[in-house]
Amino acid sequence: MHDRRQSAVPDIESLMGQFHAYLSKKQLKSTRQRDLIAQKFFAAHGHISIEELLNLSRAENPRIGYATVYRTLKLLAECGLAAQRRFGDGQTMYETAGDTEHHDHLICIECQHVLEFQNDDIEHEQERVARSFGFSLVRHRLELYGLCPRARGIKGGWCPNEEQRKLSD
Amino acid sequence: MHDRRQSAVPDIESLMGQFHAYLSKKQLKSTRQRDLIAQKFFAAHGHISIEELLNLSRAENPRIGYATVYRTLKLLAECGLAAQRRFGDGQTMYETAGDTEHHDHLICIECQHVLEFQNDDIEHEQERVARSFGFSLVRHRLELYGLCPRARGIKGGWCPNEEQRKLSD
DNA sequence: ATATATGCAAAATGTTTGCAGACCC
DNA sequence: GGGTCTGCAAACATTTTGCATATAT
Repeated sequence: MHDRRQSAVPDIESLMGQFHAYLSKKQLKSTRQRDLIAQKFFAAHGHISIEELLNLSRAENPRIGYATVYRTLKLLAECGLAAQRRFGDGQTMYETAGDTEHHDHLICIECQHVLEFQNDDIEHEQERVARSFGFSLVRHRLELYGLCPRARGIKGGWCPNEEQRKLSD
Repeated sequence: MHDRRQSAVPDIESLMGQFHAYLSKKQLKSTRQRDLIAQKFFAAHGHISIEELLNLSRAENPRIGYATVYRTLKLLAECGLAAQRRFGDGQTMYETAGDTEHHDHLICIECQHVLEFQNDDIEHEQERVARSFGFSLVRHRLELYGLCPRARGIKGGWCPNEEQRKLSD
């Protein structure tokens, strides 16, 4: 198994580059707003809701509107840099996608934070299941919900919530 | 691996019983509308959207309103007999839940239909992943998206869409 | 009898769209 | 300069709520 906790931090410059490449290929324009929103999105490591993204963006440019965030996120999704996700029952979330390898999610139902992991055994088994039904597998989604060490009451237990903040900021 | 295609058909009587038990425990009332909606929901084997459920119910009682369907489904969710799910980007779906064993989903991205399966290897591996992060696993969600044999262009290929109709009706 | 449920319509959410003016190439 | 973008507000879609009437216990 492969723990991606430490690796992450995908190169924002490179992601912005991909975004700009897509825009110019489609003869669309780079604007202050799009850049700002994309930056904030990538900097959030891609687990973010429209509203959070709007607020982060407005911190730097208060005149940003909802529509622009929606439209920019749609562009990011079109070029494979963002993917819409709907965890649990909450709001629609977006995450970075398409960059490198696939990952699944491990979510603490107490502190709400999301960890990524990758496990080849599971991936292989998924292939086998699909094949056994005659399907060809295109993509999948796996989310594990549970309690992190701290939430389980382990003294000094590690909590992804805090851990992620340390890594992100 | 365990193919649940044939098994399913959870006993509708028993599910209705559980529902009624919950209602009376909570001093809520059994009504024609609630019973009708619950019946239709259980009979659909629990993969259904609000709108479909409304239409099925209206076929028998045209005066059923949206609100009643929403409210009934909320009750069913409260007592663990229904669970809200949001596959892909489509509509919010509801499914039966809490009855017996857990299952995952295999979804054809062409014909849109949903197959259930259960695979112990994957379940065990999920446990291991969670434990390796210090988590205790509470629940999970696994969805495989792919192409069914027919969608893949295999002549005479089996299509879950048709298959499920055969089994359900 | 009375507390709860229904059905309607209005309200609240979340997301998309149309348009006049602003901006990028 | 001309086509694209933005921000606003209005339009939509979906889900929830308030209320007068109907119904179950």
